[in-house]
Amino acid sequence: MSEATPTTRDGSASARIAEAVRRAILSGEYQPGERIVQEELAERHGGSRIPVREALRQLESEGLVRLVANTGAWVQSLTMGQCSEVYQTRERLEPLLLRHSAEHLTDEVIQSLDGLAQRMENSQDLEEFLELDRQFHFTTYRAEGTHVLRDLVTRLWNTTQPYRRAYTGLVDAEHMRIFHDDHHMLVSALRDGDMKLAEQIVAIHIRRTRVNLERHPEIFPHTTPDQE
Amino acid sequence: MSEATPTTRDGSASARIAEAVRRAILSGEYQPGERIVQEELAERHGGSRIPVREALRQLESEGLVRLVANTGAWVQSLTMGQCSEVYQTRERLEPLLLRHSAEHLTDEVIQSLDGLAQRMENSQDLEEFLELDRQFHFTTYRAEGTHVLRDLVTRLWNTTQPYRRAYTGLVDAEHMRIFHDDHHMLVSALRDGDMKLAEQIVAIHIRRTRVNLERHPEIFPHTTPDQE
DNA sequence: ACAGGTCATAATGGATGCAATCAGTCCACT
DNA sequence: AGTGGACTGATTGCATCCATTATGACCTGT
Repeated sequence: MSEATPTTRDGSASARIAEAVRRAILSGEYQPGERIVQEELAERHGGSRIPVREALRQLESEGLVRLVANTGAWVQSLTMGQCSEVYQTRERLEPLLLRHSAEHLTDEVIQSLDGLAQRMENSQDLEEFLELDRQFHFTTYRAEGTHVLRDLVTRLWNTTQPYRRAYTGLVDAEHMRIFHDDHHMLVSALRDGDMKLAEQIVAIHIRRTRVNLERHPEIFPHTTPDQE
Repeated sequence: MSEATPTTRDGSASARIAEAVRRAILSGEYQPGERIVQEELAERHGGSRIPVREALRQLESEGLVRLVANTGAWVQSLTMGQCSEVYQTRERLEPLLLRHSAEHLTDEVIQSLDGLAQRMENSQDLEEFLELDRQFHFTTYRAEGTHVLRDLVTRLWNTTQPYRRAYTGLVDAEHMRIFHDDHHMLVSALRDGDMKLAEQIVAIHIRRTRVNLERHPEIFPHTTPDQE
């Protein structure tokens, strides 16, 4: 947005554009199903369409964008089934990632987790809430040297972010209470060094969210039957 | 062999080139750490560098290629730790994928699994063996409508293929016997409809392979310490 | 009025050409 | 002889231009 500087200096333009579009999708600025026009992006970033196209290819591989040859690009939209699949995948992977992170969860880190959980309870803004939630969980995923798994989990979060946003907007007080309790229980388990319990809590937390999501099919527009 | 590609269905040049390079990496024609020159690829496919660059971006996102700005592209090489990580991920995901595939595993499919397992035991050629192994497992991953998880697993297989090749080349007769037994046990469990057991077998099968891989650090050259 | 077909517009896909950057080599200097 | 720096060849990054394709409007015919 404020990146109007036409510097050819730092990293490549395609990387910058990919980053910008990714952020726009995650922030809700672009919504699932929305058309992405190459030239518009090129103009916005002060370049030609070449780096834009490379960025879109990359985002397609990340699952954030859908490309159709000779036709165009759209922000990827998921069916409820696909979204559920991602959550089932997360349910299996994030406990594993948490386990690998165990040794890096110092008292200091756990302290900041406590702070994040508190701020979430006080948060009134949807976007802030989503950001805090993400920060909270990824703070527990500190595994160093293991980039593969964390990058994978990051992508899974990214592709489902629009639906997490939509769902969070209409969750009731009771479920929100449970949501926060999960977080506090997770912090307690980590503080006690009970990783076995911590893994279970994460898995249940993700599963609970998935089940709740599946109760809101209205979040997933069934407009595009052919989704590849 | 035609089922192993997660690419889009369009026939654009960049998709074709990505497919070709992917296949070259999986077949061992390109080896980890090997330099990839854009112009060479462009010439080989009778085009310009533009689609080549898009293909490389895509392959980078898939974890098969490593790009460095203004410098070049290399076939991605993994450390033993990263490879192990992928196997741990597979150990969690493939049982889940298998479970989702249960309803599609008809008698006919199980019959073909039996055939594949047999052909593997008789196979003397390394490349054929690898291909049959891949076909065997992906034949069990028939989940329809669930493309997310299967594509993910496909990518995990792809990124570790070179090391699977290197390892398979120096496995002894005893381990090979166990390897085949796993396959036969899996077919039996599927034939009995005992999905719980089948999931366990797959998990153990993957774990066993990982542990064996970790006994062969010589497969992983430690030449590139800075791996992003 | 509706169905079918034709054409114009717009957006994408790709080729060529030029500027920027990196790697290796050679040379000067200590 | 070893070290540091400039130069050159090679390669990547990007912009401009042209070809191709899809989409939607318009028109014609029934």
